[in-house]
Amino acid sequence: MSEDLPSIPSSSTLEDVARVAGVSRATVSRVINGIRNVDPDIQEKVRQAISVTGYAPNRAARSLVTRRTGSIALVVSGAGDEGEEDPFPNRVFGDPFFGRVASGVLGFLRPLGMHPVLMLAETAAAREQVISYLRQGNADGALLVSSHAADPLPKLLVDAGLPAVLFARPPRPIPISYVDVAHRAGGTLAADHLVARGCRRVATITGPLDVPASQDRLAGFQETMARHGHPYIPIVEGDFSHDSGETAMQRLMAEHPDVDGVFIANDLMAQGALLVLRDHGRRIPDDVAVVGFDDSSAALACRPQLTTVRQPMEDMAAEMTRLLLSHVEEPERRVTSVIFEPTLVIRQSA
Amino acid sequence: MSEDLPSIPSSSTLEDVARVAGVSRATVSRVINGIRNVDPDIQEKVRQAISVTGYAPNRAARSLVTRRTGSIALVVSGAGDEGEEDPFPNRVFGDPFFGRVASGVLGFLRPLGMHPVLMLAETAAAREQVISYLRQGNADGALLVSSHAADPLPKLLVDAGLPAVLFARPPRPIPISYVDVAHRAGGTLAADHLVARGCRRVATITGPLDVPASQDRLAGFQETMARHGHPYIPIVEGDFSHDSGETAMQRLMAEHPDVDGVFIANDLMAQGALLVLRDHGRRIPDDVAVVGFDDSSAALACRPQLTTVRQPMEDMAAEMTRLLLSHVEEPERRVTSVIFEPTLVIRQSA
DNA sequence: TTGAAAGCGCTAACAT
DNA sequence: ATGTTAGCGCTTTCAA
Repeated sequence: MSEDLPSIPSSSTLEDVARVAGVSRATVSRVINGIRNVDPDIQEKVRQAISVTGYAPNRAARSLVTRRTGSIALVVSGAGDEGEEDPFPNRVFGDPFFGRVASGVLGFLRPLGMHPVLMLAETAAAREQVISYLRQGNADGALLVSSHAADPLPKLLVDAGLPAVLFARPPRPIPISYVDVAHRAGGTLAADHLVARGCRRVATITGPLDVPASQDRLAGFQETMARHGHPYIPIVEGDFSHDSGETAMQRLMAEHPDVDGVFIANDLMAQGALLVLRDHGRRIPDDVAVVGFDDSSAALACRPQLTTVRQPMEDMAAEMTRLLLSHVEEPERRVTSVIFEPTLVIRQSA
Repeated sequence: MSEDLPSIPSSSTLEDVARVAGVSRATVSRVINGIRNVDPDIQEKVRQAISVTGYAPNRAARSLVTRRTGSIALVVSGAGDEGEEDPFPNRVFGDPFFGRVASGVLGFLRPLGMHPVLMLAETAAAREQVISYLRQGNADGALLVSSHAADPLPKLLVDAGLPAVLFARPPRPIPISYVDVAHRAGGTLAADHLVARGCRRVATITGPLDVPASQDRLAGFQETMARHGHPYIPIVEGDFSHDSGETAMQRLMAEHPDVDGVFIANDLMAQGALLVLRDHGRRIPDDVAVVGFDDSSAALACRPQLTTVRQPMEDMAAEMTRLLLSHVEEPERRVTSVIFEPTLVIRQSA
């Protein structure tokens, strides 16, 4: 066994393989890149030579001539101003949201032997870094997950002519591909469920209202409640954080102590809100029914477990990746958006 | 302004810059790489030429000759067998633990203009992919965060002669650098605090006992409790998950309903345990004091907020990165381990 | 201090 | 169907 192992790993080149197989470099290259028109016998000889030499293609050399890196960036971005440059931007990854997106991206890329480069772009300097990183050919394109509405990065990417796909619809239309979920339909799902449960005094805690997703979830919810005969419902705005869920629910309890159903625009806020409801002696779902949004890991960490509107984030992330690769492949391809349907996951909270 | 912008981005080469500056490629290269022995006037001329041409060095070309990629892999690894290859390994990132590590790595790398490639290695196939990815020169080395004790990847990396650094001490000694926290000292911190609070019937929920970290936290805790006159304390083993925290605490309540203090080996389990204590009508910290471990985001999501043993994970991750880069720089450098001291963060739960 | 020239390992015309 | 050849853009001796 051990005599096949080259003592210096990763040293052999196409040239070596060609010599061992008794063919030219071009032929070896053809075999490796799966180009037809190669005699099966020779193919076999080449394969053997490859395994004998322990050959592994050199990425830099290939990349230099193909002008492709075969890798993409996964950029987690915000709108942070010049201000304080937190060297440890903990929250981004702390958010259970990110986990499912990353999983979807990795799941799609893995069979292709690709892996994303992880970048953060919370400051203007970091955004510049992303652009120049791509321009230097470190990656062929970018997947962008923005946490804030006013993120300037999408436009920067478009202006630089770099392939990119967003995880959510940008607040103002720009010519860039994206995937998203039908937020409005999600709001409808929540409203229908609360009404069907018999809730009569329903309220909602929204996400930051400058984010399209928040607006749409709210619009779908309001619209549907109105259709069910509840044109006016209490609204408290949150910011998608656990804490803001607590604060918002606190306010709701103070102003509308008689609510019997709440739609909360994401699971993390719902988790916080649940704690407050419990402190106020409300039984869930009997006194107050709660519906969240996302179906992130937070939904399972809630007690009782959260009934929630599920975004198929892994599928969305996979599709986002597929879109990006097709843009890389075919730069003239026109901008596309793909919208996924949410579903209601019923657990104990409503 | 706009006339400086080249219409085709990323197109200019060293050659172009040299022509514009009226010098040779070699000189431009020297300026870019900060090599001295270049006439200041020429340096200035070159710099101007660079900005005029909008030049950005081509990574593949540089990498081909330097035999360095200037990037590293961040590998999240487990011990998963061939079995079910979960295409969406949600949990890994869901764990608030990962967030702080990633932040530390990114924080260290960013000033260097580097960004990690994110890889998952839960299956044998995926581990092979990691090895060949590195061997192909896609990255110069690997940072390894293992979730399971029996992870075979560290040894694979060592055997392949690839630079790597682990986030935690491997269960069996292998010649590889790592960073870790003094788990034992952490257990001591927790014990001292519970005793100082006046707890007299103390128990602990441990992590999986095949993991060195779990063993050490327990050992430090037991040892210190013994020193305080409590040689025997109830022990329940968990697996670091939220759910297992609930289950373990449920069992503790059944078998030792009179406990007044619990040390729980990570925050996620503590979060679950807190819910159970609440269900059993225990007031925290008056009836039962709870100390967690990690100081992850879960500690802040607890109600009451968790008193916990803090690992300086960002610092550890930064150091891990620094170690890896020094191994890449100097392959003969000898294996090193760096151990960090934990601290007690006192909040409301104890 | 600067320039000329030789590759790094690979792919892709082009020729055979 | 296979081989020959010309670079891709950069760094790095070696000369001058």
